[in-house]
Amino acid sequence: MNDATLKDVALHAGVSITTVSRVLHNNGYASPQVRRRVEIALRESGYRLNAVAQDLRRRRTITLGVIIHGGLSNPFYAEIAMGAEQAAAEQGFDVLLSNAHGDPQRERESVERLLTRRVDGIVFSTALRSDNVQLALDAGVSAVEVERRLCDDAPSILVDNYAGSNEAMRHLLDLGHRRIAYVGEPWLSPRSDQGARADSVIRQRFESYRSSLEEAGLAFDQSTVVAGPYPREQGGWGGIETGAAYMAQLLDQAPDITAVFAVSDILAAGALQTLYKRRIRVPERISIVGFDDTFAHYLSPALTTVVQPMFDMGFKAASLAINLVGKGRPTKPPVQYCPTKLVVRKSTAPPSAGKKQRAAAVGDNGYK
Amino acid sequence: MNDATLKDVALHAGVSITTVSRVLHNNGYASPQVRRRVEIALRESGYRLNAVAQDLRRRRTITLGVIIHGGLSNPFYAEIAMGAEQAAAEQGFDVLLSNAHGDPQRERESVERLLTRRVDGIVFSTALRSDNVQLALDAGVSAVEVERRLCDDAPSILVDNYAGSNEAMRHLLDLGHRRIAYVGEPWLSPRSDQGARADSVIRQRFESYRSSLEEAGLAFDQSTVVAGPYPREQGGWGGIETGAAYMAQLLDQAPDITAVFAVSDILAAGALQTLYKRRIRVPERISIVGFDDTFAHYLSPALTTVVQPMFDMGFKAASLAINLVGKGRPTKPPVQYCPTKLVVRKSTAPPSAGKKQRAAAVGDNGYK
DNA sequence: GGGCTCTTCCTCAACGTTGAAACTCCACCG
DNA sequence: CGGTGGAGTTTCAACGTTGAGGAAGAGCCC
Repeated sequence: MNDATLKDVALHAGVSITTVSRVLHNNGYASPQVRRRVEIALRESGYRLNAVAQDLRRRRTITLGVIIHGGLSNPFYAEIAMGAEQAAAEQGFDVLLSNAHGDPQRERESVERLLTRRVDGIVFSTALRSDNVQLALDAGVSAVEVERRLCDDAPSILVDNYAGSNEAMRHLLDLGHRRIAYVGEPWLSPRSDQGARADSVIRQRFESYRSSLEEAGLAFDQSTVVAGPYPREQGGWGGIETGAAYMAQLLDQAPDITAVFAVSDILAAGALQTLYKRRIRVPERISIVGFDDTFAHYLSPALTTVVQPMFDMGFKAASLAINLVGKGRPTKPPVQYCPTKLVVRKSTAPPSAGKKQRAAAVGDNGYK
Repeated sequence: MNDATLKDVALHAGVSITTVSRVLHNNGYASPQVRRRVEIALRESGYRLNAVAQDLRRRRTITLGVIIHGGLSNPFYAEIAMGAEQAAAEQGFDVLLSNAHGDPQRERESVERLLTRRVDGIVFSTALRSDNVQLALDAGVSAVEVERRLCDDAPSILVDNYAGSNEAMRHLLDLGHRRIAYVGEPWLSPRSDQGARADSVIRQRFESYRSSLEEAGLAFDQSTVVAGPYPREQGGWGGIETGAAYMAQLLDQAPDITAVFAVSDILAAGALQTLYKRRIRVPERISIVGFDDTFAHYLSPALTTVVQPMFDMGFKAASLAINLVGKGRPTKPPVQYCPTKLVVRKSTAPPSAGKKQRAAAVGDNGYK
């Protein structure tokens, strides 16, 4: 607890506090001799700058708040937070992390705490209520939303779910699939705040599925679609059990499908489990595409999926928030779409590829 | 930017600053009328406490630093951070997050930054060098290590890898397996800082594998063991490709094995991929147990694995750090072992269970 | 040598909060 | 009627840093 202050150092070096400060920050005049004396005194006293005092005086903490949505079951938010931390660190910002636990009320408390700490900006990943974002903006700190657009006054970093789904579907169509099932989530859940995937995000993926079929001149068939609402016994959530149950249902009601488009890796993983249990080979008999690229790489077979650049999104959001510090509320808050990318692995192939699996291994990231 | 201060509120209410402060914190005297007047003034001015000024004055930020090891490829560290955040939040602490990117030098910078911010404590998850921990202790802040014990002067939250591995092995042995392979990582990597699993942690798991065999009266057979050093072409790291390659190697050199104990879920996932490719059924032909329980639940078949209570560990570490704030360097720093738990899912069964898979589904967490 | 510019350093007043100490009422008591 | 004891409130000096403004001294020109 040897908290040497500037005063101590100044006394030690026989100069004034200001001089020490100037030597520290390398601005203003200081003769070589004085500079040396001060530097020695700094070292000897084990001085460490006190950012708290500095922040108070400068009326500016160099700190970014990051509010994550939940982060427990899904690496999604953690990854965004990592990206934000990275961007912040590169710009010399520290990161205050707060978890909203998927609860708007707790999100509000998080915002309040961060404002009390006088952060310069806040990254919402993912915002639960727009007035929480407003609260931050009203307090004069910059705020950026990630993944979901809730508040019209804040810039957003979004994903082009439409293009991403379309790419996945085109991949399957190009391989020759004609009966492609959709494994989704309901987008009008009773509690729209419970899962990050609710509302617009999933809706876009579904719309894209539908229109991709139309583009290819294929009829939309309701029997190839399974998408909540989830039975309570399955946790009422789009978890892996749901994916497994959906796949079983699909095999019953549309046994002629040759491919499945799942709106998340978790659902895809569930589907894979059902297929494994029933000894139906992927991709020889059925191809599967997922969405997110969280753990797709680890599945058997390695899952072809649509990569969401979560890290980049967090990175961009933090960069933007930092850029906007002190600029006031942007008149026309920018909305930035992050590109998705299809990563083809081992779970997709032409239909009925037969015994010799001619894998559609373009840009394969799987094992060799 | 309506930063109303105590002074503004005091002016507004026609009282002194101190009175406002007292009303705010509910200590000291204040007549009902004054109290009401102040409360109204507080509301009308939109006053928000300034934690920076408070921290300076009190010489105590209510903030905990959390340094994570890497967090990118492995949800391990993210989960620890989440646990720490939770504990901190429950005690009214804020969390400053910093990423060491697996680099001791950057870890040091993280510590310096946190100390400059005058955090009250630091959680190392996972510490890379003991002198970084020392640095924190020397500055008078409490420091706790998670997963690895590096610094003798700091308390540690560890995992009983020995017991965990033993439980996994006993599970396989109880099922009747006699030829059990080991898929591991080298514990004396040239750069011991590159993977969190290096050194003691993995060594303990291996020793436990070996002694478990002995306990069961089985001979240790070198041909059933694959464990680095990793070929450079596989990234030089215990990733999924490594697991896949090891499994292929095992099938060659010890084709009679009926079970595999992998020291991480990632390696187990790689093994599963190889088995899937070769159409070898799990668990009918070969059983697999993993370690960590990060994404084991999502694999096909759902992986039986040893749960590491990462969240709890983060939670305990943060609680301990907060408890130790201001207590100085503990004379006998506590070392706490967190219990692991075997979760039996779908990847283990008695050897040659035959066509009807009689799953050893005790306490199954897999899908129904 | 007086005025001028430069360099080099110091003084002082903040930043917003807190707690000890002091001050003002006012009631009550001897 | 002076003194005592609170209750209720204010004053003041910190906490450690910064930046504006000013002062002292040196060198230079006319």
